[in-house]
Amino acid sequence: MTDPTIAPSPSKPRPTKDRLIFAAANLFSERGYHGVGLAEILSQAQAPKGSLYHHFPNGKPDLALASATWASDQMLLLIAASFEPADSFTEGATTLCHKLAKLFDYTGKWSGCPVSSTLFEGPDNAPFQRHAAHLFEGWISEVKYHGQRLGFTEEDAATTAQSFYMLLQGGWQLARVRRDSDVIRALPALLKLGDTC
Amino acid sequence: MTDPTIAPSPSKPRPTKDRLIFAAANLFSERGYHGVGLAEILSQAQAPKGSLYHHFPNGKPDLALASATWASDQMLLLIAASFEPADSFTEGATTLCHKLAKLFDYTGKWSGCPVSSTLFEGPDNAPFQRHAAHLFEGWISEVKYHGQRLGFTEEDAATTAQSFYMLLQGGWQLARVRRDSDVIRALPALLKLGDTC
Amino acid sequence: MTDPTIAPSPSKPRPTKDRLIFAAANLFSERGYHGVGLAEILSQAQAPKGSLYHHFPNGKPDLALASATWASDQMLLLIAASFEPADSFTEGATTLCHKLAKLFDYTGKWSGCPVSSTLFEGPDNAPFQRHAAHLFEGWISEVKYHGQRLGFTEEDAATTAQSFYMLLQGGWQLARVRRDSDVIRALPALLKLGDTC
Amino acid sequence: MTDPTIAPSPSKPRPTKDRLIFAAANLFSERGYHGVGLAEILSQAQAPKGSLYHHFPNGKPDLALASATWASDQMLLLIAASFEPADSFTEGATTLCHKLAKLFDYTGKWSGCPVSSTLFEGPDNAPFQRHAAHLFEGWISEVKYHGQRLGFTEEDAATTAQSFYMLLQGGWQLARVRRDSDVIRALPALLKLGDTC
DNA sequence: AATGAATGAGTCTTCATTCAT
DNA sequence: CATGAATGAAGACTCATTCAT
Repeated sequence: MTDPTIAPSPSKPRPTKDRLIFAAANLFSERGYHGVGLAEILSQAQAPKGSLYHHFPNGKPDLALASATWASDQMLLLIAASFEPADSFTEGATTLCHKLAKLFDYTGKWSGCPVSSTLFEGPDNAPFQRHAAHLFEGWISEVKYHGQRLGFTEEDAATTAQSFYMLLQGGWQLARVRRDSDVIRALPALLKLGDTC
Repeated sequence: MTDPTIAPSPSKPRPTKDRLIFAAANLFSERGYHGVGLAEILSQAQAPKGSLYHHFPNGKPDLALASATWASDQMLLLIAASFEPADSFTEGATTLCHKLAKLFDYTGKWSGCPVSSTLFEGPDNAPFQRHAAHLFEGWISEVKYHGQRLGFTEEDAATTAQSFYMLLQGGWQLARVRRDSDVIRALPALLKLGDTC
Repeated sequence: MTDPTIAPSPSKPRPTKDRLIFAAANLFSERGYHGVGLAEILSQAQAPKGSLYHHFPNGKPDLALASATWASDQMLLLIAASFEPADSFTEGATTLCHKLAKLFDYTGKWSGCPVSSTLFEGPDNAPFQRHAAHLFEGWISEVKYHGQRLGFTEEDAATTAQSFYMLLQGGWQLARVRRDSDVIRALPALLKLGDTC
Repeated sequence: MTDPTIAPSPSKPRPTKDRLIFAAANLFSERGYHGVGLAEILSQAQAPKGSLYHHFPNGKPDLALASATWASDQMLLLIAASFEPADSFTEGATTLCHKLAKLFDYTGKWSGCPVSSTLFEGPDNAPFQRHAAHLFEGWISEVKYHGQRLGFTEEDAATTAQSFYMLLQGGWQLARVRRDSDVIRALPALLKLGDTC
């Protein structure tokens, strides 16, 4: 999951803070909050040892929150990019799933959902769990917004968005465990949609 | 998730190995493989430090594998107990979801899926991922078996079982993040079932 | 350094105690007293875990003393076998060095002197050091005995035996570090011998 | 074996790294690589636990390599200090042996050769053995250099240096086991020297 | 005479963090 | 703003030994 929003340019290399967030997001997705040490993040980000506490005064938890937020924003962009050009909810969902599946195939990494990998097992449970909830509700309401835009009633849109979210999370996990991206491509067919969309 | 298969009796207390597995399964479910230290498992199991390597020569990974297997078996029992007395797939699924939801309400713990929490972020990736795949396929095929028994064709049973599995995993995660067991109770209604069941 | 004194026969396999001594002597020679764990000795000797304290009630130190003694006896046999058929001290010394060098070439193991490897770094210094002294004096006096038998005065024999012993130990160590058995073969030429022998 | 090269001054105390090397060299010499725990080294060096891996990222093996190198350098200084003012090889060798013998008498410690004690039984055999070989060849060539300077042909110098080295190692070991420094003082008389030196 | 389960002190190492510069 | 040396608590794991059988 590269970052299209921050364009690296020869004259102005991506700043240290962004490199830290990017490295942390990738590593936490693969092995979870406690599975990755700061040393590894620092080395992958090519950041000097002491610089972490400059950008993230509270240390690892701060970095985890920031990297989960960044990864969540990437997902929101992906959702928007998939549903905006679509003429029906099914089409949007299908595009999203195919993009996601391709990501697995290209990177070959089979990382987990960056938000849950990062925040579900953090040390200070309450703030992490609240932040994860906030981010996930953002995903669901983004999907719901497109559902309404594409003709669902608010209630149908809410139900469908949440249902799609759960299938996506469960499917992501099953794809990961099977190393098979087709699981994700098959998700839209499982949605129980009304006749209109 | 208590253990109905091993009945503690005054004359024969639960042996050390079982106490280790039980404690590990609970702690890993809550905070993940890397989030729990052996010291905590040992103290919760009231087991002496050195005894772990007697029962699990390969240490923490061995214990994680055993505890995930045990927790998976508990889930298989729960699936069987829910579907066996049922007259339709929907009824079985509903019972299962209600039992699961009650578990969250009673324990108040909001643990994650014991298998994914334990095995997804383990150190030795390949064996852990393979074992998780094996256990999850067991869940799916158990549900599929009941689907066929209750009238589905094999193909429909397979699709429905996998779909139900994904909704369950995604729903479990959403319930956890929202601290709301109703998310799970609402799952059966989201299944796209044929008319016959 | 196999054991010619204990002939293994199909009907009567080498007893556990001997297997333990043999395995310990080999392993201690290679990596020293503290460098080898009982688990490895037990497994190499194919001896059950608890049997060690039957044969060696004081545990590892007992086993170390026994294995050093056994290895020292092997060396005494080698000295005798080399000097007894010899017509001069030089001839005996040359035979001994060649046999020793061949041992390195055949086994390919480059172990250290079994006595010093085992006893110099033991835990309870005094008894270990005294035992090592006792064993080494045995080597020296065996060589001295053959020196006198082959024509040296007692004084010359004593000096030559001790000198040969030191060259042997120093040469063994240099051969080990260079992985070159010729160092040992060259030792006899370095002895400062009187004209008569 | 104190360190004459690093003069402790009130304004600038010997840095942590040097204290670690010094403590490790002493302890390894006495009880071997595996016979000394890091805890003891740390406490003797008055260094905090975590600082070891700051100075020696590879931990105990790194420290062992560094301490053996330092101890070897001390020996090279001792060789130079003994042979440089000498008018003959015998005189240099005698001075060296007497200095060494005094060291045993003064310290009362009967340590082993710091290089072989430290490196012969290390865990990662190959690098340790290669480093020991490198250090020992340094000793031998230093002696050989003085041999040539004092009139030996290159060949005689090489033979004598190696012979002296082996007597020194063997004598060191015998002195240690007998607790008798006179063994070392007697070494020069055992050298088989040509008439010229 | 022989065994293997059980033990807790000890091993080396990595951790996230703080500090002086 | 930025750095890398320094820290001690905690990490997983191995050790030689004891004990009941």
